[in-house]
Amino acid sequence: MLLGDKWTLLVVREALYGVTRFDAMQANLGLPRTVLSDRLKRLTAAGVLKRRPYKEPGARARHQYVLTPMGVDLALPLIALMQWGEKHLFGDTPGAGPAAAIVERETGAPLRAGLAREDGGPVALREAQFLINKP
Amino acid sequence: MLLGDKWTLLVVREALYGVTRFDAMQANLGLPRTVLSDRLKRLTAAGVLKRRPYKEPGARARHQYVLTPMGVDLALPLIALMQWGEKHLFGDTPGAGPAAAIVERETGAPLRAGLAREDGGPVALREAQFLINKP
DNA sequence: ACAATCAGTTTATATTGCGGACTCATGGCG
DNA sequence: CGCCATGAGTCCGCAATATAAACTGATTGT
Repeated sequence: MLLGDKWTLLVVREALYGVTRFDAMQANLGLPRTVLSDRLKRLTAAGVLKRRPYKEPGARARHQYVLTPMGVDLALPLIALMQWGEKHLFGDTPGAGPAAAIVERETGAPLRAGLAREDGGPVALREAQFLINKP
Repeated sequence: MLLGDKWTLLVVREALYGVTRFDAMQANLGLPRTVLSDRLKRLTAAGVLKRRPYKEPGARARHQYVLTPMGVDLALPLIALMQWGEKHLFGDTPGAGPAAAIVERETGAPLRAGLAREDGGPVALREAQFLINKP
């Protein structure tokens, strides 16, 4: 169960925000270092993150965790979850408005997660239906 | 942290599939009854589920757990997650194809989660950007 | 040479998850 | 009427995870 715990998705979110270093993630999320270490290992093993050494000039060699294409694709579920929380919880941590807005890069237009047909036509959630496969 | 554990989202998924009774959920998910009991309590307290008595004719009174509008809105993040898993994991539990397809109710056309501008125009994930609010 | 920074690991304790047995009310059946 | 089955939980003891805090170890600017 890859994503089934408190921290894993938050770690991915940090990576999406552009945070790539161990200590920065630990400081932002406030999670135990043991747990962060473990989650990064799992995510790397699963192919969501890639561990890369890099060296800024005039600093010692580090390594950073960057999202693979698979990891980048997690942005969509995450955005959907964040927008759900924005709409419905908004009392989660008091004083906190939305943590981040999603916009189109070129135009700055706000974006929302939703359903669409394959031709791109938008479809409301009420029009959708699950077809369950029972083997 | 409402959704941060292994089972909560799966319970919501069961509810979306139309499973509303305690024992059915327990049988489908195979989770300990203590944990299911706890998760249902939390979800009910949070307003995602509503606990309702009902009586089928010729059976004794039961109660069922039905999604509130807030809970129904969780379908979107869930669909996004399921489609992510379909695309990228597909070796999770071997022998298991996609658990469910999402289709438009009227036409049966397959649907996908994605991003859209407010006018409904679809936008690729690559064109999206986070705007982070730092207070 | 020294203190600082980063990226972890170690250790000890607290919390949570787990499977299995138990309870308790209700309804069907002989 | 007495008895078994079912649904919906609760109780219990053990195993697995999470947590906080301290420790290691490499590197590096001063």
